[in-house]
Amino acid sequence: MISRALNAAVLKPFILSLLARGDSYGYEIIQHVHDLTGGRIEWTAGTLYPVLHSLESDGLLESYWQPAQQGPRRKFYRITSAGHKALRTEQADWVSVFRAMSSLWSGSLPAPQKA
Amino acid sequence: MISRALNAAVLKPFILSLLARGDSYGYEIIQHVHDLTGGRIEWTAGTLYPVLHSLESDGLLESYWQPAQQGPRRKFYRITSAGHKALRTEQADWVSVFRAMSSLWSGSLPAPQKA
DNA sequence: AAGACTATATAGAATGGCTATATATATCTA
DNA sequence: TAGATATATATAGCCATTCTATATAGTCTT
Repeated sequence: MISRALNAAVLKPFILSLLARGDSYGYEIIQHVHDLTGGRIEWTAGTLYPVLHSLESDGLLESYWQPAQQGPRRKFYRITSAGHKALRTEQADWVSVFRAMSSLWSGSLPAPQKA
Repeated sequence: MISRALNAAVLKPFILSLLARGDSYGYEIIQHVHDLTGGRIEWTAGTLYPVLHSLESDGLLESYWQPAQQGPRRKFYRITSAGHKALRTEQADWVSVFRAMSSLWSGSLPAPQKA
Protein backbone atom coordinates (compact mmCIF):
# COMPACT_ATOMS: atom_id res chain seq x y z
CA MET A 1 0.00 0.00 0.00
CA ILE A 2 1.19 3.49 -0.85
CA SER A 3 1.31 6.22 1.77
CA ARG A 4 -1.77 8.06 2.90
CA ALA A 5 -0.48 11.35 1.52
CA LEU A 6 0.30 9.93 -1.92
CA ASN A 7 -3.05 8.22 -2.03
CA ALA A 8 -4.81 11.47 -1.17
CA ALA A 9 -2.96 13.28 -3.94
CA VAL A 10 -3.89 10.61 -6.45
CA LEU A 11 -7.59 10.43 -5.67
CA LYS A 12 -8.89 13.34 -7.74
CA PRO A 13 -6.68 12.97 -10.86
CA PHE A 14 -7.27 9.21 -11.01
CA ILE A 15 -11.03 9.61 -10.83
CA LEU A 16 -11.04 12.36 -13.44
CA SER A 17 -8.66 10.41 -15.70
CA LEU A 18 -10.76 7.26 -15.51
CA LEU A 19 -13.99 9.10 -16.23
CA ALA A 20 -12.35 10.95 -19.12
CA ARG A 21 -12.12 7.50 -20.73
CA GLY A 22 -15.79 6.72 -20.15
CA ASP A 23 -18.56 6.91 -17.58
CA SER A 24 -18.29 4.65 -14.56
CA TYR A 25 -19.67 4.15 -11.05
CA GLY A 26 -18.09 4.00 -7.60
CA TYR A 27 -17.83 0.30 -7.09
CA GLU A 28 -16.28 -0.21 -10.53
CA ILE A 29 -13.81 2.65 -10.07
CA ILE A 30 -12.50 1.03 -6.89
CA GLN A 31 -11.85 -2.25 -8.71
CA HIS A 32 -10.41 -0.52 -11.75
CA VAL A 33 -7.87 1.44 -9.70
CA HIS A 34 -6.98 -1.69 -7.76
CA ASP A 35 -6.26 -3.60 -10.98
CA LEU A 36 -4.51 -0.71 -12.67
CA THR A 37 -1.98 -0.38 -9.85
CA GLY A 38 -1.41 -4.07 -9.27
CA GLY A 39 -3.16 -3.79 -5.92
CA ARG A 40 -0.94 -0.96 -4.65
CA ILE A 41 -3.95 1.31 -4.37
CA GLU A 42 -7.02 -0.04 -2.63
CA TRP A 43 -9.70 2.55 -2.07
CA THR A 44 -12.59 1.78 0.21
CA ALA A 45 -16.16 2.91 -0.34
CA GLY A 46 -15.84 5.29 2.59
CA THR A 47 -12.91 6.96 0.87
CA LEU A 48 -14.24 7.15 -2.66
CA TYR A 49 -17.90 8.12 -2.33
CA PRO A 50 -17.35 11.36 -0.42
CA VAL A 51 -14.79 12.42 -3.03
CA LEU A 52 -17.22 11.66 -5.86
CA HIS A 53 -19.85 13.74 -4.08
CA SER A 54 -17.52 16.68 -3.63
CA LEU A 55 -16.33 16.52 -7.23
CA GLU A 56 -19.95 16.55 -8.30
CA SER A 57 -20.84 19.49 -6.06
CA ASP A 58 -17.83 21.30 -7.52
CA GLY A 59 -19.32 20.78 -10.97
CA LEU A 60 -16.51 18.54 -12.22
CA LEU A 61 -18.80 15.50 -12.47
CA GLU A 62 -22.44 14.77 -13.21
CA SER A 63 -24.29 11.64 -12.13
CA TYR A 64 -27.23 9.53 -13.24
CA TRP A 65 -28.77 6.31 -11.97
CA GLN A 66 -28.71 3.24 -14.16
CA PRO A 67 -30.27 -0.18 -13.50
CA ALA A 68 -27.83 -3.11 -13.54
CA GLN A 69 -28.47 -6.37 -15.34
CA GLN A 70 -27.59 -8.09 -12.10
CA GLY A 71 -27.67 -6.55 -8.64
CA PRO A 72 -28.66 -3.13 -7.35
CA ARG A 73 -28.79 0.02 -9.48
CA ARG A 74 -25.64 2.00 -10.08
CA LYS A 75 -24.89 5.70 -9.91
CA PHE A 76 -22.84 6.53 -12.98
CA TYR A 77 -20.59 9.55 -13.17
CA ARG A 78 -19.78 11.57 -16.25
CA ILE A 79 -16.98 14.14 -16.44
CA THR A 80 -18.07 17.70 -17.29
CA SER A 81 -16.18 20.30 -19.29
CA ALA A 82 -15.12 21.89 -16.01
CA GLY A 83 -13.89 18.42 -15.03
CA HIS A 84 -11.82 18.16 -18.19
CA LYS A 85 -10.33 21.55 -17.48
CA ALA A 86 -9.49 20.53 -13.91
CA LEU A 87 -7.92 17.35 -15.24
CA ARG A 88 -5.67 19.31 -17.57
CA THR A 89 -4.51 21.43 -14.66
CA GLU A 90 -3.86 18.32 -12.57
CA GLN A 91 -1.88 16.76 -15.39
CA ALA A 92 0.32 19.84 -15.75
CA ASP A 93 0.92 19.88 -11.99
CA TRP A 94 1.83 16.20 -11.92
CA VAL A 95 4.16 16.52 -14.88
CA SER A 96 6.00 19.38 -13.18
CA VAL A 97 6.31 17.31 -10.01
CA PHE A 98 7.50 14.29 -12.03
CA ARG A 99 10.20 16.45 -13.59
CA ALA A 100 11.38 17.89 -10.30
CA MET A 101 11.47 14.39 -8.76
CA SER A 102 13.35 13.00 -11.72
CA SER A 103 15.95 15.73 -11.56
CA LEU A 104 16.59 14.84 -7.92
CA TRP A 105 16.74 11.13 -8.62
CA SER A 106 18.87 11.14 -11.75
CA GLY A 107 21.75 8.76 -11.24
CA SER A 108 20.02 7.04 -8.35
CA LEU A 109 16.82 5.65 -9.77
CA PRO A 110 15.05 2.93 -7.76
CA ALA A 111 15.46 -0.66 -8.83
CA PRO A 112 12.70 -2.11 -11.05
CA GLN A 113 9.74 -3.34 -9.06
CA LYS A 114 9.01 -7.06 -8.84
CA ALA A 115 5.73 -8.30 -10.32
CA MET B 1 0.64 26.67 -7.01
CA ILE B 2 -0.06 22.96 -6.94
CA SER B 3 -2.94 21.52 -4.93
CA ARG B 4 -2.72 21.03 -1.20
CA ALA B 5 -2.98 17.26 -1.57
CA LEU B 6 -0.19 17.01 -4.14
CA ASN B 7 1.97 19.28 -2.06
CA ALA B 8 1.40 17.12 1.01
CA ALA B 9 2.36 14.00 -0.95
CA VAL B 10 5.54 15.63 -2.20
CA LEU B 11 6.79 16.97 1.13
CA LYS B 12 8.45 13.87 2.54
CA PRO B 13 10.04 12.47 -0.66
CA PHE B 14 11.36 15.90 -1.67
CA ILE B 15 12.98 16.49 1.68
CA LEU B 16 14.53 13.01 1.74
CA SER B 17 15.68 13.32 -1.87
CA LEU B 18 17.31 16.68 -1.28
CA LEU B 19 19.09 15.53 1.87
CA ALA B 20 20.26 12.38 0.10
CA ARG B 21 22.30 14.74 -2.06
CA GLY B 22 23.82 16.54 0.92
CA ASP B 23 23.00 18.03 4.31
CA SER B 24 20.86 21.15 4.36
CA TYR B 25 18.73 23.30 6.66
CA GLY B 26 15.12 24.40 6.63
CA TYR B 27 15.42 27.85 5.16
CA GLU B 28 17.64 26.59 2.34
CA ILE B 29 15.36 23.65 1.58
CA ILE B 30 12.44 26.02 1.09
CA GLN B 31 14.39 28.08 -1.44
CA HIS B 32 15.81 25.02 -3.15
CA VAL B 33 12.39 23.48 -3.70
CA HIS B 34 11.05 26.79 -4.92
CA ASP B 35 13.81 27.08 -7.52
CA LEU B 36 13.68 23.43 -8.50
CA THR B 37 9.99 23.66 -9.39
CA GLY B 38 10.07 27.02 -11.08
CA GLY B 39 8.09 28.51 -8.21
CA ARG B 40 5.27 25.97 -8.45
CA ILE B 41 5.99 24.74 -4.95
CA GLU B 42 6.38 27.36 -2.24
CA TRP B 43 6.65 25.90 1.22
CA THR B 44 6.39 28.16 4.21
CA ALA B 45 8.35 27.74 7.42
CA GLY B 46 5.19 26.71 9.22
CA THR B 47 4.76 23.86 6.76
CA LEU B 48 8.32 22.62 6.58
CA TYR B 49 9.61 22.76 10.14
CA PRO B 50 6.96 20.49 11.68
CA VAL B 51 7.65 17.93 8.94
CA LEU B 52 11.39 18.07 9.58
CA HIS B 53 10.72 17.53 13.27
CA SER B 54 8.49 14.54 12.64
CA LEU B 55 10.95 12.99 10.19
CA GLU B 56 13.64 13.40 12.82
CA SER B 57 11.51 11.88 15.56
CA ASP B 58 10.80 8.98 13.20
CA GLY B 59 14.54 8.44 12.90
CA LEU B 60 14.74 9.29 9.20
CA LEU B 61 16.80 12.42 9.82
CA GLU B 62 19.41 13.65 12.30
CA SER B 63 20.18 17.29 13.04
CA TYR B 64 23.07 19.43 14.24
CA TRP B 65 23.53 23.15 14.76
CA GLN B 66 26.04 24.99 12.66
CA PRO B 67 27.08 28.67 12.84
CA ALA B 68 26.60 30.65 9.64
CA GLN B 69 29.21 32.95 8.17
CA GLN B 70 26.48 35.55 8.01
CA GLY B 71 23.26 35.60 9.98
CA PRO B 72 21.88 33.34 12.72
CA ARG B 73 22.96 29.74 13.25
CA ARG B 74 21.39 26.99 11.16
CA LYS B 75 20.01 23.59 12.06
CA PHE B 76 21.35 21.18 9.49
CA TYR B 77 19.67 17.88 8.73
CA ARG B 78 21.38 14.68 7.65
CA ILE B 79 19.54 11.66 6.25
CA THR B 80 19.96 8.43 8.22
CA SER B 81 20.10 4.88 6.88
CA ALA B 82 16.45 4.50 7.87
CA GLY B 83 15.84 7.66 5.88
CA HIS B 84 17.51 6.18 2.83
CA LYS B 85 15.38 3.10 3.18
CA ALA B 86 12.21 5.21 3.45
CA LEU B 87 13.30 7.15 0.39
CA ARG B 88 13.67 3.96 -1.64
CA THR B 89 10.16 2.94 -0.66
CA GLU B 90 8.83 6.37 -1.61
CA GLN B 91 10.58 6.20 -4.96
CA ALA B 92 9.07 2.81 -5.74
CA ASP B 93 5.61 4.08 -4.78
CA TRP B 94 5.97 7.17 -6.94
CA VAL B 95 7.21 5.19 -9.90
CA SER B 96 4.20 2.89 -9.66
CA VAL B 97 1.88 5.89 -9.50
CA PHE B 98 3.67 7.51 -12.45
CA ARG B 99 3.14 4.34 -14.46
CA ALA B 100 -0.54 4.09 -13.61
CA MET B 101 -1.06 7.77 -14.45
CA SER B 102 0.82 7.43 -17.71
CA SER B 103 -1.26 4.46 -18.76
CA LEU B 104 -4.41 6.51 -18.22
CA TRP B 105 -3.04 9.51 -20.06
CA SER B 106 -1.50 7.81 -23.06
CA GLY B 107 -2.84 9.45 -26.19
CA SER B 108 -4.01 12.49 -24.27
CA LEU B 109 -0.90 13.95 -22.69
CA PRO B 110 -1.06 17.54 -21.50
CA ALA B 111 0.49 20.24 -23.66
CA PRO B 112 4.06 21.24 -22.80
CA GLN B 113 4.22 23.82 -20.04
CA LYS B 114 5.34 27.34 -20.80
CA ALA B 115 8.59 28.59 -19.21
C1' DA C 1 18.68 52.72 16.02
C1' DA C 2 15.55 51.47 12.71
C1' DG C 3 14.41 48.37 9.28
C1' DA C 4 15.18 44.34 6.50
C1' DC C 5 16.71 39.78 6.06
C1' DT C 6 17.98 35.33 7.78
C1' DA C 7 16.55 31.49 10.60
C1' DT C 8 13.84 28.47 13.67
C1' DA C 9 9.64 27.35 16.47
C1' DT C 10 4.84 26.27 17.70
C1' DA C 11 -0.17 26.93 18.96
C1' DG C 12 -4.44 26.57 16.96
C1' DA C 13 -7.50 26.52 12.88
C1' DA C 14 -8.89 24.19 8.89
C1' DT C 15 -8.84 20.49 5.76
C1' DG C 16 -9.82 16.11 4.29
C1' DG C 17 -9.23 10.93 4.21
C1' DC C 18 -10.56 6.72 6.82
C1' DT C 19 -13.11 3.59 10.06
C1' DA C 20 -17.18 1.96 11.21
C1' DT C 21 -21.71 1.36 10.38
C1' DA C 22 -26.18 1.43 7.92
C1' DT C 23 -29.23 0.43 4.05
C1' DA C 24 -30.87 -2.19 0.04
C1' DT C 25 -31.04 -5.45 -3.98
C1' DA C 26 -29.84 -9.80 -6.09
C1' DT C 27 -28.06 -14.40 -6.11
C1' DC C 28 -26.72 -18.71 -4.29
C1' DT C 29 -27.31 -22.65 -1.23
C1' DA C 30 -28.76 -25.55 2.60
C1' DT D 1 -37.48 -19.89 2.68
C1' DA D 2 -34.05 -18.63 5.54
C1' DG D 3 -29.40 -17.38 5.66
C1' DA D 4 -25.16 -16.18 3.60
C1' DT D 5 -22.64 -13.76 0.08
C1' DA D 6 -21.81 -10.26 -3.32
C1' DT D 7 -23.02 -5.91 -5.32
C1' DA D 8 -23.81 -1.07 -4.52
C1' DT D 9 -24.25 3.49 -2.23
C1' DA D 10 -24.21 6.64 1.88
C1' DT D 11 -22.54 9.25 5.92
C1' DA D 12 -21.27 10.45 10.86
C1' DG D 13 -17.40 11.07 13.51
C1' DC D 14 -12.59 10.28 14.35
C1' DC D 15 -8.02 11.39 13.40
C1' DA D 16 -3.86 12.77 11.03
C1' DT D 17 -1.72 16.52 8.92
C1' DT D 18 -1.03 20.91 6.63
C1' DC D 19 -1.34 25.87 6.92
C1' DT D 20 -2.02 30.54 9.14
C1' DA D 21 -0.57 33.43 12.36
C1' DT D 22 2.53 34.79 15.55
C1' DA D 23 6.76 34.82 18.38
C1' DT D 24 11.73 34.96 19.02
C1' DA D 25 16.37 36.32 17.90
C1' DG D 26 20.76 37.32 15.56
C1' DT D 27 22.91 39.96 11.65
C1' DC D 28 23.50 43.48 8.28
C1' DT D 29 22.68 47.98 6.14
C1' DT D 30 21.77 52.81 6.09
